[in-house]
Amino acid sequence: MTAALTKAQDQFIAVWGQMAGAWGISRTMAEVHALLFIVGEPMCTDEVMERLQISRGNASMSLRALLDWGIIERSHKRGDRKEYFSAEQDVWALFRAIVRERIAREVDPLLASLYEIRDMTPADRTRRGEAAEADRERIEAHNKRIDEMLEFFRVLEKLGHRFVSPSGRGLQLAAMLLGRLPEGAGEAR
Amino acid sequence: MTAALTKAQDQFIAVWGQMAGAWGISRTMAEVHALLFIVGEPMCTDEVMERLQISRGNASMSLRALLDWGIIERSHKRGDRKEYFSAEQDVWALFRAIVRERIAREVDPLLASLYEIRDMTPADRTRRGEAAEADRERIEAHNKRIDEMLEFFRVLEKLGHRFVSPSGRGLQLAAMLLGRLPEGAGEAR
DNA sequence: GGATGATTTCAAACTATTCTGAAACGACCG
DNA sequence: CGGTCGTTTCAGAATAGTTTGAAATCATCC
Repeated sequence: MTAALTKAQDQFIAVWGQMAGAWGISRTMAEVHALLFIVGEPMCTDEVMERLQISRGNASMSLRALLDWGIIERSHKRGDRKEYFSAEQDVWALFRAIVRERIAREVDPLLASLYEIRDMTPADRTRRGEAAEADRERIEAHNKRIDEMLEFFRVLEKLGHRFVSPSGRGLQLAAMLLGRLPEGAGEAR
Repeated sequence: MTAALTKAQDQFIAVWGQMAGAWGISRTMAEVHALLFIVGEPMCTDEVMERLQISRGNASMSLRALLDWGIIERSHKRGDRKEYFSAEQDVWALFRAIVRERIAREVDPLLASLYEIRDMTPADRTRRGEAAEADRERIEAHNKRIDEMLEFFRVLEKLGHRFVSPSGRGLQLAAMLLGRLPEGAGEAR
């Protein structure tokens, strides 16, 4: 193992750790993932502990969480009782897994809550008078805001599902498409 | 103000606060934004403090941070020295601002770091022997991983910029497009 | 310029999250 | 089975992040 390679790996692990917040996972979890990804071959718990200088408990929990996210997998070596872990090496597959999880953990519950909130303020068409009129306007404005938010997240969810979908090439395709579109395309409206 | 409306607003604020982690901001900051968004008209610091039961310092810092993110703006009322704040009401514009900031704060620095890391491991073509050969292979595999990561984030950045771009309709357009594409499209490859 | 009122700052208090390490558990072997 | 090796759990410790509140600063008015 060359020194330069080790240094580059450490750097990568540090950088990936910084990004932890962005994917909504803890720093260590991100570092463990970074390590498995950049090393590219299966490692056991002890090797991970050793390299990242973390406790056994922490390593175990982080590995477990990464398994739950579906971005690392278990494997075994013949004649060795230890479990080995390795990271998904296809970057697009990795991010598909992340998107899948984040939709399930964040977007879906948010959508459910927004629908509930929308149902809390039905437009009351029976009351009369100026005060009632003012209330009604406020409620309608409120409902419009909630509806627009709902619409946005519905689109986001749809987009996400497509990206994640079996064929799994949706957004990859879209990205390529967009990448080639001239800057002003779609302007006409 | 009807009771149902107030309850719906509070619920929205709570839900939005939960999402704070997802956008990479603090809970209170998200709540302040939610309040301004859902109320839909300018509020002053004291009104925000009162409604969310937070301290003056906290309100001030959160409002400032939201200004930095470009998702709320200052305004004034005639004959009133206080500053008032109001949230962007266009949901797509809101998320464009969020994407713009997150690219600048997260993706751009990450790309810079990845380029640096890439340069740490030039393939050494001078050394001879079996050991040198093994090192070279390892380094090449490593470089391939970094390159793929780089490529992914370059695409992501490009996509983000398009979404954020002046016309600002890029991803909105893409989403509509994708929304209409039949499930299996793009399969051939 | 001084008084008034609004805003910002920041050290200390508080809260939430993450990590550790040792004990409990589980699986495999002979 | 009992022993050994490996994994998981979880209460408490450590750390990181957030909030407060009061003092400092800034802006405006008279």
